[in-house]
Amino acid sequence: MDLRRDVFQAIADPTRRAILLLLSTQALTAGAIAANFDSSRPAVSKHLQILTACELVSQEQIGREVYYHLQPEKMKEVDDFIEQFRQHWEERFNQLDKVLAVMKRERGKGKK
Amino acid sequence: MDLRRDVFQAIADPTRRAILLLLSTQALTAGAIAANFDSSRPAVSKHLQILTACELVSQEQIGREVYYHLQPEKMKEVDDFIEQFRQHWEERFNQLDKVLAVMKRERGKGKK
DNA sequence: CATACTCGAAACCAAATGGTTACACAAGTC
DNA sequence: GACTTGTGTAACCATTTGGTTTCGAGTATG
Repeated sequence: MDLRRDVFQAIADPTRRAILLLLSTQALTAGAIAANFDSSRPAVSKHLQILTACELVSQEQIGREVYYHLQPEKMKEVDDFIEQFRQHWEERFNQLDKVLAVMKRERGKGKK
Repeated sequence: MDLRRDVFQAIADPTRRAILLLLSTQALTAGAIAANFDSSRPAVSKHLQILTACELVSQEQIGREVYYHLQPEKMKEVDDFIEQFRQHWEERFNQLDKVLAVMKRERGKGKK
């Protein structure tokens, strides 16, 4: 595995997104996480490796168990990206508002 | 090509993210987009195909040219996902604020 | 009509991805 | 010390991905 530490690549996989959501409420061990999925434990372990590599998740060893913690701050990288588009879709909303306002006026005229 | 219409998959590729940013200011033809990248035109064409399939981009044929338009609303799907984490990182900020506030108080006491 | 241009589609290829089974290793438990 | 348990790692495999070159279809332009 290449261990590409790219957040966008990391969240591209639906299983990894599910893991992140799982960890958003509580830290869990690798085994506990794997129990929530159909795929084998090593498969989940690999996903955790990828998530750890890109720092979306951190490890904490307690005895022989390894707890995985979510690092939500890292998600800001994605947020920064879509932020560049948020204004655009808000603009469109505003344009739609204008159109609706015009339609309303027109309808009002029609009624008269 | 599988034509998977998954927005997360679509923005996983850096070239595709660059294309989306390019189109955020203006609609462009396939050739004009390809001119901005090192890879060949067909490669870019494939990326556009993927972006079109998941509706991040729309096509408009004018004569023999095809203009690609950004559809920023589709990015909301990603926004909805990270929204679930935004509260978490904001929580952490608040906790940090509390810690800093306590430290400030403690320091004030020390001065006395 | 012939020619040039823009572009998508097909065929093909190397590399990356996601999965499995098998194994190794440290930490508790008897 | 022997045994079980929780994990990570290695080796391997099928599929997907991103790229290329080649071809064909449609649209101006002479």
